[in-house]
Amino acid sequence: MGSPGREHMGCTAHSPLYITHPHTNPWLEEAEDIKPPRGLLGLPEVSWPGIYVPCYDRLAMEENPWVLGMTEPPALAALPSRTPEVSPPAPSQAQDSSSEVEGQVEERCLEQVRTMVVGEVLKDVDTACKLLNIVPDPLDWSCVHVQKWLLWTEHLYKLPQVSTMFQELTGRDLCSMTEAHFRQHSLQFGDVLYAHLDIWRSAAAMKERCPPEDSKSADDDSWSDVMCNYPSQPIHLWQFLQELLLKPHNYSRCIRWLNKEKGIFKIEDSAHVARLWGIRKNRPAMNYDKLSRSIRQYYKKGIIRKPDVSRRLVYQFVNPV
DNA sequence: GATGAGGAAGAAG
DNA sequence: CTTCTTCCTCATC
Repeated sequence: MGSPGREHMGCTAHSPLYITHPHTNPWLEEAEDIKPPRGLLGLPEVSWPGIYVPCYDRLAMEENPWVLGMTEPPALAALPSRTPEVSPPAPSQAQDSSSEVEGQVEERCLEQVRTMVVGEVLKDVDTACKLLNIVPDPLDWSCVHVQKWLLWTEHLYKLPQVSTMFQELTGRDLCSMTEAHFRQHSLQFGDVLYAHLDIWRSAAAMKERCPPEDSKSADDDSWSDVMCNYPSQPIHLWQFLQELLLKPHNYSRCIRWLNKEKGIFKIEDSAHVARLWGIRKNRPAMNYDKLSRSIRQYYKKGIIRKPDVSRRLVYQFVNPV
């Protein structure tokens, strides 16, 4: 059978133009009725030398795989306030020394939170890099990388289409833009994009300053891994699925192991997994129907099969990791 | 309606 | 040639 519906597209579905064209970008259809986050920069910020972090609970949006694994909002909520109006008063000299101790405890506490947040930021940038197949430093992004990052940011913050407003820009172009420039491109969401880019730039700057050992997290993620991976070979679907499965912290809501030893996994949110795969492959029209067809191609190849007891959305790697 | 299986054709590398 | 992607029909849950 032919594919009569394919010729209607004005340009090839594989060209970058396709994903950025306002009338042919299926990513953007869903976003229309979604209320985007507003005034990211208007919220209290936590900042310290070397890294700027906008209020994180703002980033921890529901249904957001990348952010789901990020710093818990309470971490910042628990941050001791340093403003005089909420600090306990010090009416006597005797209390001064205890305030000093409190101050030191506070400082240590702050340092711990700082370290934790920085670690989380680096880890999450790392995860996004793998997902999008882009390098972590925005300065090194090509136009295609920029578009991928923009699509990702749209997805992350549920923004309406903004990528179309930043066409033909490289990462270096993007980094040279001020917040005002961002607002010129997108009056409503320029600040969100600017803040998000700033996180990435800060993360890249942090990484440059710190030796890899210092910021290596306890799990298998590391910046050097990412650097070694890029530019990487085109990823296979089964590899991508394994990537997601290896990060239950981030993706267990959409895909998880039922029996890791046997390689049996379940796709919990088929639309979400398909969307992630689409982002990774730059295929905005990806859906579970197509993704599952690709999975079924693996039956013959002996890479993936249905488990002995077949269940909906449950598959099994023939050779478990 | 969502999912599953698989045929067919085409794109991309 | 391989690996999807896209579209399709039919079956099953």
